[in-house]
Amino acid sequence: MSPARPDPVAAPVPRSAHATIHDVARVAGVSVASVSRVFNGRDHVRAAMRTRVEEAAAQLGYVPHAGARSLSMARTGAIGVVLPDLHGEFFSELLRGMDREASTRGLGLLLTVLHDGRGLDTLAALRGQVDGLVVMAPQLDPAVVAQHMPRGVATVFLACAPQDDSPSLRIDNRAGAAAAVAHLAAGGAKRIVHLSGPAGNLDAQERRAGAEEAAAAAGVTLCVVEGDFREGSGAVVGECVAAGTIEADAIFAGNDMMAIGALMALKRHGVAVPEQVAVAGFDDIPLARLVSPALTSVAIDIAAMGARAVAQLAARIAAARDGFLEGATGGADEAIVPHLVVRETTMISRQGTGL
Amino acid sequence: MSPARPDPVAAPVPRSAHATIHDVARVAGVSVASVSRVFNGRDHVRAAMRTRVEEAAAQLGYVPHAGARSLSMARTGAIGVVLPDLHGEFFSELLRGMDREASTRGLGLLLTVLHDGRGLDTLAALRGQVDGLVVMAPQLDPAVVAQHMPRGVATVFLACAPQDDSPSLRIDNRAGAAAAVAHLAAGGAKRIVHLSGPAGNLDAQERRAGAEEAAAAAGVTLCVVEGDFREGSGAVVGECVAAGTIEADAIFAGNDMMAIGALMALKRHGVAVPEQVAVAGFDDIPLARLVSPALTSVAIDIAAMGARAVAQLAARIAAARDGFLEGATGGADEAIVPHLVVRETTMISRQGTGL
DNA sequence: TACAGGCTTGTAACCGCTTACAGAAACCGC
DNA sequence: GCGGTTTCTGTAAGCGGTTACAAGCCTGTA
Repeated sequence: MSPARPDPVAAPVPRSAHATIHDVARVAGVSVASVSRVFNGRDHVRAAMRTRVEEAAAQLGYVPHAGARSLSMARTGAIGVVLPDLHGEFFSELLRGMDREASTRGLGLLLTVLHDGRGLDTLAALRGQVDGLVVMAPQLDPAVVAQHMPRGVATVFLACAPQDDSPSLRIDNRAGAAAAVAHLAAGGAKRIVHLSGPAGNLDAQERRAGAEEAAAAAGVTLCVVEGDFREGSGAVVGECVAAGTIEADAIFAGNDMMAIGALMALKRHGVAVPEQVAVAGFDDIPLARLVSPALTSVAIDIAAMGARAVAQLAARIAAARDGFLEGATGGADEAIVPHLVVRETTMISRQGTGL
Repeated sequence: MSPARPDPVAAPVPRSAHATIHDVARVAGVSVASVSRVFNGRDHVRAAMRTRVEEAAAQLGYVPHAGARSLSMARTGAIGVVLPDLHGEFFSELLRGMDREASTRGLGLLLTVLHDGRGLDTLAALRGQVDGLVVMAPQLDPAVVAQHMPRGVATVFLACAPQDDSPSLRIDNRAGAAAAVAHLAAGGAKRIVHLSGPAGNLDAQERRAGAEEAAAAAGVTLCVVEGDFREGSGAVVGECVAAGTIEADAIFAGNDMMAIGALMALKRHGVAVPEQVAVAGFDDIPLARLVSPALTSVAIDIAAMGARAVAQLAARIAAARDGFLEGATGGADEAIVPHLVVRETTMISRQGTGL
């Protein structure tokens, strides 16, 4: 024998980068197929081999390469989340909910933000990088969005106009608005002014319709003023009500910022809330409970909505994988039903007036 | 000639799934290499071929497969963002900033949330799915984190204890807290209570240290109470101060949510802010200027911090690609210096008492 | 007309992993 | 000791791209 025996398997200097499955196979003295089997469980592998491979892998610090794996398995383990340029808590709550659901399924979230429609062209490039897509693009024309979508990638739409071949998840704005108006009416309001959002906005339209239905059902007067979802337009209506230009004993605003604008204006003019005029909003933003008097609002469980979207997408991905794909498994649209959170601005003590 | 000429290239029913580069090559009657060249620009390609390929691609609705591409190019175009289970605006602002920077560089953000340390093991699995990592894990032991990191993946740490071989980006909590306490003292406060974050949290520790230094320097009393960074613990301290259990003329909270909790409790009990008790927070969340009285706070440009982290990571990735890798290009640590935003909760009119 | 040399284009070898298939080994009862 | 199973294990062909290399096509010039 030669004095200095060279290792049969020449010490395979693990490149400072990363060991591959071949390195592990070589060190363990087995084939790559076996290494793969050990790492993926499932198949029949003898215990001796398993430990050999595991030791080699540990020694080399081997971690499978996710990209390569996803290429051969046609599964990435990630879902794309496409959102408008959102600020604040809505955004974080939505992502929190999505993550909650995704992480239990071992999925990652790949974020794509649409800045004013730019970024749409990056959508198609997501093919091969995600298993599916949750798309929220309320401000965009659904047709345009659909056109930019990579085909054959499962998709769920969030708070968008209904799509043809993909399920969508909506907020039941109608029910929420109806609940708010019914509550105001039950508290004794007779003349409600509804400060709506911009006419072109889908949410605004639905909230208005819900308010009108509930008002009719309760037999109270509802007058609609169009606002812009911002504090300023609430202030204007608040001024009018305070001045008597608009005669009303309750204001239902299409969102909380407008409600707060109105509330502040009423306070400035010495109008008692809720005794003289009750106020309610929509969204239940965190600020709603911090203003004083605290604002009654229609709350949406945003995190739950995000979670639901991911769950639905996961189901769709699974279905596609099992061959139920090609066409209309589609229409399983769902609506999230919001609930009313009653606070000081509608806690009326003038009993006996209402129902 | 035969009456019904069969297309030389038999109509290649494009599988409803997705066309590959081979399909395009076949339809265009060229090789895959040429298709690849057309799609990646760069190389010399004759105009005629370019249009042929482009037409075929359009006809088939071909989009390159990101996974396959990243495998052969060793570049994924995504960076992993590892964050603790965050709530609220901090989270969304941070992501907004990261996205701003990432999208200009054509990078995607792959989100991974660490729920109490679970999820750490998924980190290594990110190899091959991302080009680099931004890690924020202030509540975790740096050594443990390092152990779970995939080797050879560029990393930047955010608001963590300094790491050996990766640059980190910190908030200068000490300076920020010191500024707040100095301001309170200058306004006449003599007995300040500092409501700190959880003891295990690095940010909380540093803020506390800064507060103590400044208090000592200004010669005022500082009493520390441990909170949990949430509104509730602020409320508790607010109650105590209102009840006189804790004697104090100023509260400096380790973050804004606790400060707001305290503020609301004080208001409920009729304690005048800032006349009787001044209040200051940390973070300057958007809510801070909307509560009344508006909250004085230490502001961090969170979005900028996120953007900076991504920029730094991008630089590191580029360096690694160019071969400057292997070891200590590391230590380029940076600290973000926050600034004090003075609002109503510390605008004290009892002149003459203080400095 | 022949030939050097620059553009284009095609062939085929990867990137790192999974997996169908077939061959080897181990086990069984006779 | 032997054929028939059953249980491992290895070989090699993809997954869908990129790209080094070589071959083919032009062109201009001698």
